[in-house]
Amino acid sequence: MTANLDRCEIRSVDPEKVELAKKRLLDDEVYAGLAETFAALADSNRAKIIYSLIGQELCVCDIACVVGVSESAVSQHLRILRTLRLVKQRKEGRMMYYSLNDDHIQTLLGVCLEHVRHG
Amino acid sequence: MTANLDRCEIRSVDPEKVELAKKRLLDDEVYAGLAETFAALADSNRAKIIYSLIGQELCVCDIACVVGVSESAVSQHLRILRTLRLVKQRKEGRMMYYSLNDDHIQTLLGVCLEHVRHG
DNA sequence: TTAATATATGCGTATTTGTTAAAATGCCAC
DNA sequence: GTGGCATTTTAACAAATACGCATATATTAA
Repeated sequence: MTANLDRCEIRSVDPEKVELAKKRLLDDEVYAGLAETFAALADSNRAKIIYSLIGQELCVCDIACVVGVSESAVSQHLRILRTLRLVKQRKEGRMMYYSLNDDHIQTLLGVCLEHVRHG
Repeated sequence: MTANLDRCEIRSVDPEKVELAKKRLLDDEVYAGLAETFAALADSNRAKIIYSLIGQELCVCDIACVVGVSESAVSQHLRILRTLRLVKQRKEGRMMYYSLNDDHIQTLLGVCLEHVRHG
């Protein structure tokens, strides 16, 4: 929307701040990536899945059991989390064990949990 | 889905782990809150808004200018972020200045950014 | 009145989760 | 090996709903 930009340059209250902020901006793909990752966490069941995986690995079947949804649904949730590298998998026989991919995830969940609980 | 639960108790591979994980589970509202908060971050423009607010406060007009969307759209995004206490506002005359509510937000964005960039 | 922001409403689109069924994959008995 | 069973994954489909934005109107302050 170039119209807005034009209008904005006129209307901006503090052009210096605006210029500075614009320079600091990252590539658009980065925000898209951030949004995509946050979106993967923006589901109750997926949040619950991740929470269940803190400190232990679980197979699909047991995750379904803990969270209380069908195995198919769990598998599809896990695919989303896997695609964004939030969880990793380990195959053992016909079982697939899932665990958190790294500490980022636990931190994200922990910080957000803190925010949700106490302002 | 009680049907799944029944089936699950039979099918669970490691009942002890499952029991343990179930006990550790939080109230459902917590996961809903987590999901809601993450959902607020799960939008490119909102992520960009938050990123713009790191280290400085900006008025609605300037945010619109930086991010490149209409002021109305920005205002609506800000309402979402405000509702979830991700940003706070300060009124000065007829201007409304927004800033990050606390360090949680910056941490969330920072950790997620790290994850998006390097695995 | 005008400026700055907020809210209401509507629209078109897109996305979402979950179910069912089928398909891979691996194990085991025989 | 073959057949059968268990575990997980994928595909296709449905319904619902959620989303972001624009337009217009309302609020609040100068």
